[in-house]
Amino acid sequence: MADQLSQVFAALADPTRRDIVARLAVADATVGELAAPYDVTVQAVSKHLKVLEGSGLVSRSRDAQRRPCHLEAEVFDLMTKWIERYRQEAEERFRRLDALLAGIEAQDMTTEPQRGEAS
Amino acid sequence: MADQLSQVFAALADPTRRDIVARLAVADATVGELAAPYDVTVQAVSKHLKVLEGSGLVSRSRDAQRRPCHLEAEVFDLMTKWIERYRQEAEERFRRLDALLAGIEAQDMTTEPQRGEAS
DNA sequence: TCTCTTGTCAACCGTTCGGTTGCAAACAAC
DNA sequence: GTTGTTTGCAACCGAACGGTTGACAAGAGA
Repeated sequence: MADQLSQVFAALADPTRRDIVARLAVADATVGELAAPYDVTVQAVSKHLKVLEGSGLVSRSRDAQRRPCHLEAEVFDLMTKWIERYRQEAEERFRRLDALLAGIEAQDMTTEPQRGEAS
Repeated sequence: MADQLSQVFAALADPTRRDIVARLAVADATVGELAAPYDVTVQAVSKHLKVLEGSGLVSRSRDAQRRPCHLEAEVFDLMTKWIERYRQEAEERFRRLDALLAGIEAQDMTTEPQRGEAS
């Protein structure tokens, strides 16, 4: 089985599953309730829920023959942590590049005439 | 073609592609450089890069026959915005539920003896 | 020129994915 | 009991995915 990060990203790569997550953020719901708005079979939605459950984004309890679905929002942290790490790394690098360019520009101004101007 | 959000999530659902993004956060690189650490063909990595490019996460320039890859970190915002929205919604709902339960508990304490204690 | 490097494109292969249908289990309600 | 509702499971189908091989284009350099 794939690592959880891969599973969470894969789970959210499908618009129907993102919509399910969006609705579960508002309130818990059963499979049938979740399936109602879409024009696919309940079984298809059940499969989507299994994917979401496998990723840890959704948990399910038991109420007679009903299986209420609940959003587990903590899993979001997994993604945001990964994203933030590399966003910061990229931004840090961008800042360094910026400083480097500023340095070169400053050096150019002292050692040679600017390009594109009267030469 | 799928919406960009789906494409970005799908792109990051693959460990190899996440690793490529991680390395591009440190420095731009060519296809060959990116492919070197993995034991897959250069063609496979080229395909991964096409997926990343399609999602907007990576852009490519031209240097003779080389194609340097550059990380476009702004696309991360798309994801974090989506995630934050529903995380907040879920947390808000959790707070309301918490308040509701606290209210019920307070009411119980004034109207009937606590369960599990001396009856 | 001829050669080597870098990268893409096209075709193919096996697996996974999102959907379907059909069937059965579990349970409520009559 | 029987009936109806909710859900899960297995099999199947077509499309997409991740990988391969092979051929080819574009440049650098002898």
